[in-house]
Amino acid sequence: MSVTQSFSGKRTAEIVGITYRQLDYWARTDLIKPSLTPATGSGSRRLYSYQDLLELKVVKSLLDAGLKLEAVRNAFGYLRTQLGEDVASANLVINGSRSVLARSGAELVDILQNGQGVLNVLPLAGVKQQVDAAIVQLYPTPQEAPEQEIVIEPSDVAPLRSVL
Amino acid sequence: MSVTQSFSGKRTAEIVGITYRQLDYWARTDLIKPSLTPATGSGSRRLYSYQDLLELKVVKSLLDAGLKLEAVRNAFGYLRTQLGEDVASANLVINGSRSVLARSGAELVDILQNGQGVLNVLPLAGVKQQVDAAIVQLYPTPQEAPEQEIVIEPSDVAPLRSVL
DNA sequence: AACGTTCATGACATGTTTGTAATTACCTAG
DNA sequence: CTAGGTAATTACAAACATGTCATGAACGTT
Repeated sequence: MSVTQSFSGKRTAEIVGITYRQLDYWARTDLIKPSLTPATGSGSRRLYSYQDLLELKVVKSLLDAGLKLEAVRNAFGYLRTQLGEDVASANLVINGSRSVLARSGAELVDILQNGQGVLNVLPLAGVKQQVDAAIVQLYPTPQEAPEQEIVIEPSDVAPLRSVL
Repeated sequence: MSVTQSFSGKRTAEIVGITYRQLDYWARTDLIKPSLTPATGSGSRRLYSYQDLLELKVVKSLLDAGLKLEAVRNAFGYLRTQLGEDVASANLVINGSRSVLARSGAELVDILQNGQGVLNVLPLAGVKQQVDAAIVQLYPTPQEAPEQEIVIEPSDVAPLRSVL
């Protein structure tokens, strides 16, 4: 019944491409906590969901782009309030402290022209793609395959389930 | 003959909207040094050009957007290698460590779709606009007016001279 | 030429994010 | 049930960007 794949802290870090220390720090400071199993004291183990991986990868991407962790925090706080939408191949657009999802290029250009200052744009499609690729490469079909959803749709617009 | 307006360190900081400490730090660490008169020891005075103001404002904008100073440094290093173009109402696009200038919305969308990860977009038109506004507001026509180029073209696409 | 103001500089303090290393708890195998 | 390995915790260190403060040099004015 548990369709959800679970990932340990270490694996999560490897898949997402961050250090364990970062994963740990982010969990402690409430940026992204493991949604399956939180840490319960020394020696306990965190368990991350596939969803978590995607979010973490978004964070990682933003960091790579030179964003300050604080800015990422703001973006996520704001973004979490509008989850649940259909985010197919949407683009995450961060305008200072606000975040929006732009679905088409047109919408994006529109946002750009009306917005003041800098806009940070992240195509979400690529995020899923990268996470999936990392999973199969690092952990090729664990021990369960016929039921899981670890399959990757190469380049086409794979719809991210419940957002993000 | 000197058509170029000059700005002291303090004024520069005020106009651009940064602290003097930042201006100082950036100058010392070679991010943006005063192109008119560099510091020559204690008691000397830095003199910034209008060009400098624009660049500084770009930095400020990027910082406000949550970019790390290091990322800004990269962007500028790369950007400086392609100055001298016609940058009318272009958009500065930072793709990780690379920077490009997108002239139209179409070009922008194109860059977006081909680029991996996050893109940081900054419409340059707004930058000039803001700097000019700050100048007139803080220092309404110093004591020389008939010759200087402190005039502002309100909202239209004012072409930034030699880029940026 | 003296003086007060301005400004570059240097020393120091701070917060944030991460690395490293040591410690401790959990889990599975024997 | 015990041993070992793995992973989470904790404590410490370090880098970066900036604020604060004190110092002294240069500028402009009288």
